Amino acid sequence: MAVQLSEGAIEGLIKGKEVTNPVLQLINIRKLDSGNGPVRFRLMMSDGLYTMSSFMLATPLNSLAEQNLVAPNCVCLLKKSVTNVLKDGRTVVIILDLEVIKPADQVPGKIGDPTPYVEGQSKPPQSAPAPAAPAPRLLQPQNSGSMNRGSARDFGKKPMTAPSTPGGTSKVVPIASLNPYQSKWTIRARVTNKSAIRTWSNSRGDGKLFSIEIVDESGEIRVTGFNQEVDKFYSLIEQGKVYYFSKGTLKIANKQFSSLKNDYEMTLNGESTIIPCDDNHDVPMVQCDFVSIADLDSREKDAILDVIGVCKSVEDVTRITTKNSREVSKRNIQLMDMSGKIIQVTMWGNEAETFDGTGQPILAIKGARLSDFGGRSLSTLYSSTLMINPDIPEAYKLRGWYDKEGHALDGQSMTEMRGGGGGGPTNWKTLADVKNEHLGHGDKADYFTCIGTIVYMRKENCLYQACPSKDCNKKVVDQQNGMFRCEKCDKEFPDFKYRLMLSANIADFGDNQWVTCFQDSAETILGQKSDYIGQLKDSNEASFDEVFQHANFSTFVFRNRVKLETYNDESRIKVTVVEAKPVDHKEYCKRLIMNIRKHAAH
DNA sequence: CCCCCCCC
Repeated sequence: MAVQLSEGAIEGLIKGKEVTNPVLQLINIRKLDSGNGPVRFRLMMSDGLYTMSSFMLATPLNSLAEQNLVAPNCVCLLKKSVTNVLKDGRTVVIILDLEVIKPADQVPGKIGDPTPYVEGQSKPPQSAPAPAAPAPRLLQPQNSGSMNRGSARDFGKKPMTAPSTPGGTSKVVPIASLNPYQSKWTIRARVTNKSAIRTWSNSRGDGKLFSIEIVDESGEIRVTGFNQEVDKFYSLIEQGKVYYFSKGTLKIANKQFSSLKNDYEMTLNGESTIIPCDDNHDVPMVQCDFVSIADLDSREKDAILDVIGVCKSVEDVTRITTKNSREVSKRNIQLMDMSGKIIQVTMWGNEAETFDGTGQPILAIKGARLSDFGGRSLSTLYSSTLMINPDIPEAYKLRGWYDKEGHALDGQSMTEMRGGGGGGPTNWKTLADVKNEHLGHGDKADYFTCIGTIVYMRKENCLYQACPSKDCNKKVVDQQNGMFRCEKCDKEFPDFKYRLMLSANIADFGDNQWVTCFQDSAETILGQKSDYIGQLKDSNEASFDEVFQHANFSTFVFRNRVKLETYNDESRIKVTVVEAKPVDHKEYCKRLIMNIRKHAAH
């Protein structure tokens, strides 16, 4: 089946013309370096006439690229994009929604015969010089983008109307369409949470700030105001009310501190305006993405998430003294939901003191922090929103269930109040999980444990000559005179010790991964000591090979460290084995059975 | 530009 590319579409996009649903072929895709935030991709696309490499895949579509759904050769329908001319004159097209209409594996070869289009030019080669086109405004929001894999956006099925705004400068756009590459916009949103004013003082300076969370039918975003903006806006903003927000600085959100479903957050700046909006009945109140209490044991520790449950029991308020010798009130409650599971929730300060659990109310919490205390427990944060008997369908459903049958259940607590056991739980992952969950992409390394089978080992360079002195494993330099020099010890030795640094490919049922094994784990895998392996290498190559043949296809439990490493613009995941140990089959089977039960329960 | 969020 032939697919027709939209010839001339790229020229149109560059000139800022409105191009209706162009069909383009992906030529290549490159991952851009990222900090904490979502990974961005730069795409080279072809319309059959030109190729242009300044296409950026914006979040949340980047997850599709991570899953290789957007792969070289595939043909895409560009459903929503924004063209921007950067300060340096380059044109960037930000892709906000696309659909793969022909997967890469169904495309026999190149469809078009594209002429290279040089990045950095803001116009096609043939056209006469013209001033850089202004970026077009966003088109109408698409609430039903087929590739939007973000959380369900159930609020408001109808497209948002675009009334003229108080300032009259720009169209009202949905929160979900905000991005750092567009500066002229207005959103209409309800304030669902408003913080107190906080001050800070550190090496970089001091100041004050506040933050709010705002929501519209397309999504939500956190907004922070500093210093002058605190004076300008803080008293104006009331929790629960709707405002027009115009202009602000968008930056990548640090997910560590927020449960909001937006990859960006906003900082108010000198250009920002916030104007009350009275006609606000169609703007949703809050947006929650409730996690079933039973599922909390499969979530990462420290995750910030939303829960809803019946307040089954309430403990008394206590006063505790923190490590910094501050005194604070604390109250534990037990929440149960329709999974029949119970979790302990700790609330603090004023919330703890004023909480009234009589009548076993429904409590919804947006943005609670998951702790591993007692297995699993929750704690509220300053930024958490607590809602008692909220006017939402989930609450009515829970109320009905609890009054009818739930009240008779004892329930099963996720929070074990005895002992605990140190060391923390093992972070079991499949190799596919490691990739899909972007382990190692954060600031610090991630650790995970997996079952893996050695499928390949690089014999070459698996041994190195190391300094013979105790605790110094530095590589020595062969002086070619029978002596070996260690730079670290600044000494020459008549001998060296062999140490292992083994590069191996391990596989589980779903994926494989290159890993690096140092001395101890490599010895475990090879089943021999490094000095013996070194001896074989020097004297008996057949036996040396045999060690590897024997070790190949053996299976171990690997504890690993994973971190994204960047070498000149090229980022890749590096996995280092911290420990390799034999499989405890009894324990392994127990865990498999547990997993089967967990999945069967859904 | 903050990012503190407590205790067992």
